[in-house]
Amino acid sequence: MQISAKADYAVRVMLELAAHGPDVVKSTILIDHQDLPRKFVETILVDLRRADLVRSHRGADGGYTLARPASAISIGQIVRAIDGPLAEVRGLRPHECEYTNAAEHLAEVWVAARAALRKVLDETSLAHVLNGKLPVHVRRMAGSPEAWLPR
Amino acid sequence: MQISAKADYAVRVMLELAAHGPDVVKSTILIDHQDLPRKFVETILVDLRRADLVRSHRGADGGYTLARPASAISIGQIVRAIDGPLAEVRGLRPHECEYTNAAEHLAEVWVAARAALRKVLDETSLAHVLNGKLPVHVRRMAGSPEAWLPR
DNA sequence: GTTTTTCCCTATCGGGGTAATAGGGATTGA
DNA sequence: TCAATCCCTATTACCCCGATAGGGAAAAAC
Repeated sequence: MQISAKADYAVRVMLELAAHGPDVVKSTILIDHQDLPRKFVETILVDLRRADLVRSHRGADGGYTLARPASAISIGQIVRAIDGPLAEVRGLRPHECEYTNAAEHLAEVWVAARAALRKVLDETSLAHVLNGKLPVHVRRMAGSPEAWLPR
Repeated sequence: MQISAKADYAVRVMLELAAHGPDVVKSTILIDHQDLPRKFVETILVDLRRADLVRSHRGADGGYTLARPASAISIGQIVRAIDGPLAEVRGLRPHECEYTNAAEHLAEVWVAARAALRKVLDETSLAHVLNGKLPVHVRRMAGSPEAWLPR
């Protein structure tokens, strides 16, 4: 799972948007609050608008709002909008992989890995992250001390 | 999760090795059985040896064997040896990410995602895949029909 | 209706990784 | 000594990533 800088920034910008409730927030505020590279994030915001995750408002007193309530936008949706599919194997979707001989059952492993990822990223919303109350099964995953150790 | 061609090939080559039991198998056999690009895979085999996942035997009648029993080598180990860490966020390990303000709890999500991945890839061995008997929790993940649908 | 603010578009940049091949050198068993 | 096999170093083409520059377009305020 390689979360690009772009996707990481996108999630953070949207969390900041969510924190400002229903208000229209200008990009400068979002960028400063999260300390991100201005010009780069500007292009990300355009991508997020094209993916219908945020709405833009031009002119003086313009800015951005979430396209839907924070509880209806998952982290997975944002990552997918920016980075593409959550899981790929040599450029293919896990379910498209075809294997023979000794590798016959390999696709099942990739599909299981993707399903495990989805269970975390698609079931965690901006609202969950914002107020720190993650879904129980996600909390349990991150709660184990060994989950924080490198391998 | 981006599994590179290199890592995919590596797993397949090692599955093929596992299928030949304790015998020394020459690269040609592995490559032909899985229909892979010869020269490319030759470099992968060197990487696998350096990672101490296979042992090489030179000279006529040379070839490769697994460095350990197939039940003691996980898919996760192979992927890590070739592609590096299972999960990274803008080049950092999930547990190294630091966030402020609205994003304070974001690291927990990334860590949970990594833990979910580990639970599949580190607990599935070459032997599991070879004989098609995946661990129960992995089987349950891949068993759900929706796990095979794109999103 | 002009001005100001803000979003928005296109182009560009260097660096680094990915997939793959070429060509031959080193090693070992027979 | 011979032949098979592994092993090493380069090199290729290509694309993506992170980031910046510079200005154009829209809309609200006055």
